[in-house]
Amino acid sequence: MRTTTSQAPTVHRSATLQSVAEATGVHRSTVARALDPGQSHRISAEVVERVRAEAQRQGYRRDQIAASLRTGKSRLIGVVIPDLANPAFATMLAAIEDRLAIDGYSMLVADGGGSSGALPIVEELMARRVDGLVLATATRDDPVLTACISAAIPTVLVNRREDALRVTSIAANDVGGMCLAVEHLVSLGHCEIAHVAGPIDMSTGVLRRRGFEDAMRQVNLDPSFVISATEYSRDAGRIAATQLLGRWPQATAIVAGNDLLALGTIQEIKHRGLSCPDDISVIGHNDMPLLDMVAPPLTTIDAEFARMGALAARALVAGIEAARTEPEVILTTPRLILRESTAAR
Amino acid sequence: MRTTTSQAPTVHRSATLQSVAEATGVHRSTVARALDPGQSHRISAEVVERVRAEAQRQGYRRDQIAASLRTGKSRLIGVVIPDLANPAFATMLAAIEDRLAIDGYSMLVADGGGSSGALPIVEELMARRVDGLVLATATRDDPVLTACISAAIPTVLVNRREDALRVTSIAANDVGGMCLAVEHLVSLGHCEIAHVAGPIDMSTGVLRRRGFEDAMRQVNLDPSFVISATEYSRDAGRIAATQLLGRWPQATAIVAGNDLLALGTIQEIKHRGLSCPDDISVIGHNDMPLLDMVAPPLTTIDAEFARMGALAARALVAGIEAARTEPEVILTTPRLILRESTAAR
DNA sequence: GTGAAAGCGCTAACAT
DNA sequence: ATGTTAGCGCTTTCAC
Repeated sequence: MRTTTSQAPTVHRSATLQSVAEATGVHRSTVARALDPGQSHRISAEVVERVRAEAQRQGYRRDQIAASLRTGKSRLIGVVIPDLANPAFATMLAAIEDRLAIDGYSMLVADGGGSSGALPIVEELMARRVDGLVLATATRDDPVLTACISAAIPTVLVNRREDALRVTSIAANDVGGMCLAVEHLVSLGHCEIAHVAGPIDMSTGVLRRRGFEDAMRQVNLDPSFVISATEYSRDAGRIAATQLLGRWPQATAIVAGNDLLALGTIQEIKHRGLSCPDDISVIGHNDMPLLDMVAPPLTTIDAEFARMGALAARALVAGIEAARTEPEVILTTPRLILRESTAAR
Repeated sequence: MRTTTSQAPTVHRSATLQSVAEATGVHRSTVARALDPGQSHRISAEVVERVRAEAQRQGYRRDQIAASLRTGKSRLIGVVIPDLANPAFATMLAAIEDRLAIDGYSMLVADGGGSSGALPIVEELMARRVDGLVLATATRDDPVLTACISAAIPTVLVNRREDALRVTSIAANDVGGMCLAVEHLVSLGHCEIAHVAGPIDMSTGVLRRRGFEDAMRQVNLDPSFVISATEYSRDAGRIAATQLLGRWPQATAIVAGNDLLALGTIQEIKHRGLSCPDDISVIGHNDMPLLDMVAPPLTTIDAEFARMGALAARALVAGIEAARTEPEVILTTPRLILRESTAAR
């Protein structure tokens, strides 16, 4: 507490344009103009100065809610993530936030992984009049996307493709990534290569599976050793690996639909008294944090989640601020991250 | 514009109370009441039904921005996280979101780790008229907290204590956690125990350091083998460990200020051709995801980030909705998670 | 260069 | 049981 005569901002019942105007002896709209960098040049320097001083003294901050109501722009972006607790998405979220902040947007974050689906969540975001939406929920439930489109709200998809091209989507080149994985294993001498795929109701799950099958055919290998996990998690990976190893004990290499599935697969391999990579090579997808320190350090495909997040934010803001933008599919180029979970046959 | 009689929602220029009222032939306020479950009983069932049908037909959704302006409540909570990309905070964020959603609040997420400090971020959140603030930024920069208090906005601190008790804070019992760590190492026969502490400008950094020193004194061991890292990261952990091992090569055990520091420490140990835990035991703090699969699986103190997040959200909402709540310090009870990075001397 | 006035869509106190 | 009215704090068009 200061007892001096100073000008500590008085923030009691918050300051408004009106309160600043009264204290300065000018009209509210004059205050608004004086405080707006884009308009203050139309106001006499002397008034601008007095207004600024008084605004500062009162601790005035423009009420974004009132401004939004008036202008119809909230400068708010809704971001729906399939699993907030997943470190890979944390990376993406950080990148989205970073980029949005640069453009002066704030981020309303919701977890779309709940039981009731993403639709109620998106509706809540719409009620809040978000200017745009980033959907990273990979489940291919079109009602959500349809709702966004019919409400005419700018939307981009991340980590998921929308080939109908109704909205722009940012994703890793899943097919290319699986090629990389298969080629790597083939170069190591593997022939019996299996796939623990992601859930079939997710865009990434089916795309990577297809990529795996294509890549296998291209090198004249049998692409049919595939089990789909029920969700992207270590447990689901372990369960899928159990089935897979039961059915095809001859497999010498497994490419997993994502890193968590790969980790679960490795657990199951160890559990059977086998070794990764000595008995079975495993390769993941996404390059989530900490993979370089797990045992064995996981060879994986870098899906560039951070970059995807930044690209998504950029594309979305562009779509909001431009009158019209054509939807497009932006694919990031996956890279093989070579670590120690894969070995020569 | 539709000329047919059908009822596909027309979401052209979005529906308002007014538009529904006109189509129904009643007054806006009647529509408002009919649509509010808490008031619809005051309206004749017949009107309620007609209004509901028309609202549905138009795809009406209450404009939360307009409602906020009118009521002064935004049902928005600002959440400031020190490092969004950190998996431990992802866990916490998920828990906060989960709890807030139950109470009907949405979450505005910002990363407070930027160079300019958290103050501008919090000011932006205030301009958006958030109903409350969760601050997980552990840096002890009081200007932020002072701003929150003088703006009279309900605030809770997570993973950080505020002993002045101006606001409620939720944190792990850092001192207790360090006791657990030290006791565990002592029971394993270690005497030369060192500490890679967190940054000195963070509440957790100094608290855990103090906890370490207290615990060491309690068992009559020398508490002075301490190096503070410059930030919570693997790199900083590795650098601190380098110094520490240079100065006190006799150390047989290291307790780290958090898991990332522990991981960095282990890297440095390996780099020197030593083994963890055979030569040096290491223990972390927080129990972030994936620690059970790193090499060696990291023994750590579970700080219950998810629980802290849920508690914080609950306390905040209580503070918003109750007329008055006394600030308190809620401490979670840390547990030792025994894995394989610690071994008998 | 500044003022006046009209809302944005909603809620709530006050009628009837 | 329903209608009227008065704003919330801001932006913006139109005057002077």
